[in-house]
Amino acid sequence: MSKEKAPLPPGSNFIRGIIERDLTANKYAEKQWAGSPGNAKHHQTAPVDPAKIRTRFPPEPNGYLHIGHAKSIFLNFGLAQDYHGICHLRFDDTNPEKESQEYVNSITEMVQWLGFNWENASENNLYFASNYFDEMYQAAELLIQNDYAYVDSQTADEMRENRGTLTEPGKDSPFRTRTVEENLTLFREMRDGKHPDGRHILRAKINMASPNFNLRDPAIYRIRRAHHHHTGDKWCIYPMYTFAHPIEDALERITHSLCTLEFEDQRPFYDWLMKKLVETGMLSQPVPKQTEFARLNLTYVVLSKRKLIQLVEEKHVSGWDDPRLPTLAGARRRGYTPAGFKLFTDRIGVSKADSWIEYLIFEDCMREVLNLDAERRIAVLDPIKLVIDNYEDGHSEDCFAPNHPLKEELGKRTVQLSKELWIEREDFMEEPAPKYFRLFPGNMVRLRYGYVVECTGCEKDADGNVTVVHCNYLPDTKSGTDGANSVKVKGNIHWVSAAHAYEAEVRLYDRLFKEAHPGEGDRDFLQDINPNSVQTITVQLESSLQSVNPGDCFQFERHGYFVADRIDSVKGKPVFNRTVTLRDAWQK
RNA sequence: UGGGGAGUCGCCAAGUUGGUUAAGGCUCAGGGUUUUGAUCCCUGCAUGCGAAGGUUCGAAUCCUUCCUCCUCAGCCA
Repeated sequence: MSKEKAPLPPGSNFIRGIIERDLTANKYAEKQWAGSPGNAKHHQTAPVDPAKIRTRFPPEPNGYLHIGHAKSIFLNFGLAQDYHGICHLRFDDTNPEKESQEYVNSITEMVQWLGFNWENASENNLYFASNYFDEMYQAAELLIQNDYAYVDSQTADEMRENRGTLTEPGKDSPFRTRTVEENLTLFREMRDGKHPDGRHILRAKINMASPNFNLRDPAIYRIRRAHHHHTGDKWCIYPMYTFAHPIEDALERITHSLCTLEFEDQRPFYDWLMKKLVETGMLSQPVPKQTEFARLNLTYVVLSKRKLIQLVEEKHVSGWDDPRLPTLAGARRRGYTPAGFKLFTDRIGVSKADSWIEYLIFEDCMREVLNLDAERRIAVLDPIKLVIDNYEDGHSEDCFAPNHPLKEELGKRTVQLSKELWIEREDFMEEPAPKYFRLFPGNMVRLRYGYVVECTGCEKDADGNVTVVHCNYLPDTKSGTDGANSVKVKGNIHWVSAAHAYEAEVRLYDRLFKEAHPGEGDRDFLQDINPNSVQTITVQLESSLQSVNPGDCFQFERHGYFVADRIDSVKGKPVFNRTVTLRDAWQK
């Protein structure tokens, strides 16, 4: 009927393309899965894997997760969900010197916070690379036995010298021709602690003249006497990422191993290893395939581990969960939500092109979800007194404010109106700017959910600063009454009754960096830090805010979204963090 | 200057076995609704797909050459 093209599937991208092609080709139709990771023999008699695809999120537990990881988390877990697959959470803990349980804990907590889990009725897909050290060791011996690996005894410096350069091939190590027996003996001695750290190293035997450095006999096992947070002191040799990661994927029967672009050059080795281990019978087809995508870059934000550590250690921020940091721990404290992250990752897509996402896209995603979720409350952030001169002294009355304009079912709450109110300083101008339609002498505005008032003037101190604004109210114009619309006004300002409001602390956060690309060129990124990235103020809040729980999010009307800080709030005295402002066409 | 990648509207990003007017989102501009200058709604926004040639009835999609950017020489991941 329609001449229109069929709508494209939402979020179409090259990775989905690959998965869909693999699925229609029935590539995994006979892939077996024994319910737990293992080698070919382990899966040999198992039933066909009920998971159509398997992906994995493989963080190294050596730091805190940040927004960039969120992209990967939503990609891997999201793809698994969409294609009836399963996503594993796997800690890539092959370097004990940098890793610790503390990081493991924070990472699992954040992945769960984003809404993902790795357990279902029959499986718990939380894995550790260190659980596969036995298999990795066996794989290394298999390689040696087939003359695909050898023990090199050059020093690190010698290895570097002999690796060649971009334009010159490397030179074979003098130890490259050791016999299988010699290599096996030496490697076992390495395992048994007979050699000091760094004395020998196991290398894959591929091609020292390859134009790809990763194929110039890459190191795959090194001696390191280090206590491992999981395996303790069982091992004094540890596998390198290059070697370990493909094996981890294969043992877990991962179908699509997604990683960032910098691992692209590693793929030939990944495939080489798979081929050799299938050849030796340790693994069986189908083996996992690595696919690379571009990592996230966000303007006004740094995501490099090194820079984040520096910001924390040099105390430019309060800690790993500082609300100004792009860490997930910081984001949660800031009031950014999992739904917002989901929207964000959907919106930016995934491709192989290096790109910089504008920070406002991220903020906008948060606004979009918060607009739907957050109840409205009233806060006067920069208070100035407004006195309704014709209102009865000492009297007060109920006004009814909807908790959410888009969700009537959330009901209304009462707020008290009285003669003396707090309003925003910026809602009054003695000399109004062009197109300003708030309070100025002679102008009428509505006190939101209350009456229309007419401004009559103001008082000023000796320096000319406005101290009190005066007005009269129009008694028949109360919101919710028949006369509410008898007077049409353009301005609508919020307020709290001075007698009923309470004083509180609010933190106004702004971007941590003032430059779109911190540290661009030769600049030190620390020089680009925004000196006004946080401002702590004392405000007047409606009383209902006093009893909220840490972590609760609200829209403070006409200001933005705020969250009760999960750390610094105390019972009956929440501290609020500004998550993001409302859009403001007037300020432009 | 060896290898591996990428270049489609200000920012992302579909589309690449060649086939009519190059999706969509965000930004932006203009208009409407509105008791948040918010939200929401409507309209507009690439004769052009890094550049130049070529093949073809027809090219973002194929070929050639060139340009720009990213990435690789850890016993890190």
